[in-house]
Parts: sequence; structure tokens; C-alpha cells
Amino acid sequence: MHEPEHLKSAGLKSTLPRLKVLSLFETSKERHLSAEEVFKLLLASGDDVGLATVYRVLTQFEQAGLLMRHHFEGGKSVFELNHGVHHDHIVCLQCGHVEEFYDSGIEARQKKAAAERGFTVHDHSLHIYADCNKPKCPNKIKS
Amino acid sequence: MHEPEHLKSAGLKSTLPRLKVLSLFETSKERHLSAEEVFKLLLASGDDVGLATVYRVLTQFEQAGLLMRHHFEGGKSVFELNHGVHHDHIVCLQCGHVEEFYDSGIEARQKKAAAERGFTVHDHSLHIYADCNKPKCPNKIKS
DNA sequence: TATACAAATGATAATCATTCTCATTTGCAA
DNA sequence: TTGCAAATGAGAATGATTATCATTTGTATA
Repeated sequence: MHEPEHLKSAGLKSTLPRLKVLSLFETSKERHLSAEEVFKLLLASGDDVGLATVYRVLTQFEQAGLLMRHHFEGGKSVFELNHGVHHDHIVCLQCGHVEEFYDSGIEARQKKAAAERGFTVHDHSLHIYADCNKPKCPNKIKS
Repeated sequence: MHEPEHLKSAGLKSTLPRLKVLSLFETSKERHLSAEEVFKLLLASGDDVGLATVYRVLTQFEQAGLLMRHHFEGGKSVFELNHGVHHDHIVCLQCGHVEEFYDSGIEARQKKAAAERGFTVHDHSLHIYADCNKPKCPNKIKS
């Protein structure tokens, strides 16, 4: 159990709601969670944290570098633990399943494309939208 | 002036609001416009079209293949004329300036990455967020 | 260990982009 | 011209997210 130190070193007070949210990301089998999902999962496990707090905490964790925020299609933000290794995403349009991948060739070519145009890169996002074709894919977008 | 035919062939009635929106995209020096921007530009030029209609028309044009919709950071959708050639985007975080680029190597590697994981690709989006470093860049995000 | 106060929380109102509803208007085929 | 389905516009409704503010909680200090 090292979460409190994570929070401390991020300059955040170690409070109950923050520990619960962090712990949820560390134990959930789903790496990618939206604010609403975090809220519902906490409710379901008996820990009730206000929705406003969930949003606040997620944003703070993002700024502290503990979580990463992604804007997939569909309007809502999705968060995942920042494991320090950059990667891109393939999102299944049918079931919402997300898989990560990394291709150094793509990364290199992106940097080059930006540099050639005089830009200084801050960040980038690459999302592939597809069908996962998995047997368990319910073939229906989950809300 | 060939817009009416464009609409016809897209299966859309040639109405005043639709012609105005299409014409705006064809004449505006800014290729990438949000719904709000389209609405305000039309108002400014004396053509007043309801905001709801702007949203409807943009969505119809997207479905008809006349426009492409992009989800950049910031929550709002941005549209551009579909000139048929696929490309990715570099967005300036300071002034909102957008530049397009295309790299066949990136495209190929994306396809490969998805195929290796058993996915059938529908679409993808690659956005690089950066500073444009242009002399005219106001260094401030425009609303 | 009790206290004190800034920081954090939670309920709820507010906001922002977008979509829906429905009465009115308009393009266009007969 | 006329008729009517399709399109429009004003404003209400929605969904995600943020702001407000009174109450609660961590934690540094006495």
C-alpha cells in the first residue's frame, strides 16, 4: 500500500476520496474509465464519493501526472493510470474495448512531420477506431 | 456556382441555409470551423440561420461526405470541407491554427498495428498538439 | 492529544455543446 | 398555382463537466 506517498509526492493531501479513486484504478481490471464509471464503481463498492469530487480528483490526478486523460469519440473523457510508457489506442466501436499499442516508427515520423513545419510538439493523440472482432464482443456500444 | 448539384447528388434538398453553410466553407479562409463559428460568421454576414439548423446541416453534410468532423481537444467538434484526400492534423495550442499533413509510412504502420491485433479499422484520428512558432501567433488560445 | 484553520468535500446550481420538439415556413413536384 | 412532405427556427431538454458555497476533514501546532 503505497498510495499515500504517491499523493504526497504529487503535492496532494492524502484524503479518503482520493485514496479510493486511486485504488480503484489500481485494482480495476478495466484500465480505461470515465468519470461516470468511476463514480458508479465507487457507489457499487459502498464507498460513496460525490460526483463533483470524482471529476475534481480525476483532473488533479491528471495534472499531477498520476492519470492520463483521453478524448475518444463520444464526447466523454476517459482516464487511465499513467504507467510512464507512451502508447496509442485502438478503440472498438462496437463494445468500447480499448487496446494499447506503440510503434516507434510512427512516433519518429510524427516528430519529423511537425519539425518540418516549424512546430514544437507538446503532445499528440492517435486513435484507431475499429471492430475488435473478439468472440465476446457484444456488437453493441456499451453506455 | 455548383453547390446545388453537390447537394442534389448528396440526396439533400437545395435549401437556403444549406447553400449558405456550404458556401461559407468554400469561401472562408479558415478551413476548420466549429458549429458556433459557422453560426456567428453567418450572422455577421447578414445571413441568419438558426443555431439548431447549423448543427443539423453540419451533421447532414458530414453523413453525405461533403464535410469531415474532427474532435480536437476542448470538447467541441470542428468541420472542414472533404477534399477527398486523407490527412492528419497539427493543432497550435496557442492560437488554434491547424495545419494538415500526410505520411504514408504512418498510415501503413497503423493498418499493420491494427491488423496484428485482429481489428478491422473503420477510421482513425491523429492529432499533434504543438506551438506553431509563427510570428503572427498571438500566443493565446482563441475562444 | 486537543485545537485551529486551510484545504477538501458534497449537494446542487450553473455552464457548454449539442440534440430534440413542434409550430411555422419553404422547396418542388404535379 | 397548389399541396404537402421536408426543412427550419425558437426555445426547451439533455449529457458531460465545472462552479458555488456551506460543511467536513486532514494535519500542523500548541
